[in-house]
Amino acid sequence: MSVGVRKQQAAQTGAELKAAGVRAFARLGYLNTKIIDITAEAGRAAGSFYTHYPNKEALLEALLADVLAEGDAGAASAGHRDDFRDRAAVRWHVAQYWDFYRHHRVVMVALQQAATVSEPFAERMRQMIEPDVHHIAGHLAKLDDLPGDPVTVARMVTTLMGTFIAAADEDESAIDTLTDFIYNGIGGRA
Amino acid sequence: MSVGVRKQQAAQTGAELKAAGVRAFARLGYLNTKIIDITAEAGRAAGSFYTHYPNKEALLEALLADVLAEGDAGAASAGHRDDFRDRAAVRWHVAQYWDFYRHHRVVMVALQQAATVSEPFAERMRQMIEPDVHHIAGHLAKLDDLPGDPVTVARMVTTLMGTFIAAADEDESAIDTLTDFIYNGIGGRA
DNA sequence: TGTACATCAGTGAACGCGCGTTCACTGATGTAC
DNA sequence: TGTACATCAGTGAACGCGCGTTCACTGATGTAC
Repeated sequence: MSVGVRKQQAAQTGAELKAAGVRAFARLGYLNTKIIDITAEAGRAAGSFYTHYPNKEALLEALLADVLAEGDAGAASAGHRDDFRDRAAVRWHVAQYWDFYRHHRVVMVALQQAATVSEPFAERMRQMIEPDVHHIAGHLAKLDDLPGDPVTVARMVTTLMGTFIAAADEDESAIDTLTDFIYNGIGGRA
Repeated sequence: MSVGVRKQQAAQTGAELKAAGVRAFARLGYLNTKIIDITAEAGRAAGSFYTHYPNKEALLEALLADVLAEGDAGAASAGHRDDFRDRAAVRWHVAQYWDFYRHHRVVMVALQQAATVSEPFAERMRQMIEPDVHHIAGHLAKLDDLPGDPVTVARMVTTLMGTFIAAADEDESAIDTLTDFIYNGIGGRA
């Protein structure tokens, strides 16, 4: 076994297909992307795809696994304040979301598209968002002047962050606008 | 010409196909709905569809036209207050949105799905939302303590209303939670 | 009011395109001795 | 170190399914005289 050149190259092709998938999704949208779009983008033959993934959904799953793995790595990052009466604590959470969505934008949008068409992916998406909702709800529960039930408000906050960030362009000043809006919205400025 | 029974029946079948389309979209989602799903729902043969619409997109356009026609009818409805320092004015706008989305939920969601896959529909959707954004921005511009540029904040408000209402269930108490969140968010509680 | 012909909504089987997926083949890597 | 055989990633043409769309046909409505 001479270092396993074969396995190595196969793994690399698999990774190249993932990268090509991301580029194709970015260009055409997940739902409009055909298998040949991905293989062409990777400079490979159509049939090659199936050596690595049984179908397009599996490629998206693989990309999602990468995203989550990376997310876990940075999860315990410093700076986490949990008193939402402190604007800085709110801003920190908004910025986290912002960075995550910016970084994984294409895969997140692809997941959203897959979810509109496939119940399993819709379920997958809910499972990804739910922990965040409850994390935020936990912080909110400590506030006095909340406009409603903590979980409902948390859902509003994550919804707002998710869709607004997806639609916004690179302009980072939106982080502060979002922060202020949310900070006021949850009654921080009492 | 004996009252034009033929034209009348044709028009009715066209309308029945629209209604069947809405039911099919609600059940399967717009993107997953096939032409036969619609004709079967209407109790008609597959080929019949093409007597009335050239394709599924045209049916959605027709449904959209109905929605907009109805919307224009109720547009000048009473109760419109435009001073957003007044919570009631904000609540009125939220309730308007709520009613509109509730009433046309299926078509709105279908449009959203169509937009993820087709640039023309994406453009159509932007055109539908843009007047609302500027309407809201106009009200916001009169406030002092806005968290950012009026149009940006207006976009946040409409985004939040649109996606949150689409996801929420029938529970109307969400109107007040949304209202409070937005009212605080835009700095109303100064 | 009646007859003969024209038009048209609706039918459902058939057609054909697009694309996902398979498969026989190739050439390179791995293994056995 | 060399030879013979096995395995496997990758190729690209071919296959076949699903579904949108067409079309010859039917029966009912409309028109002309």
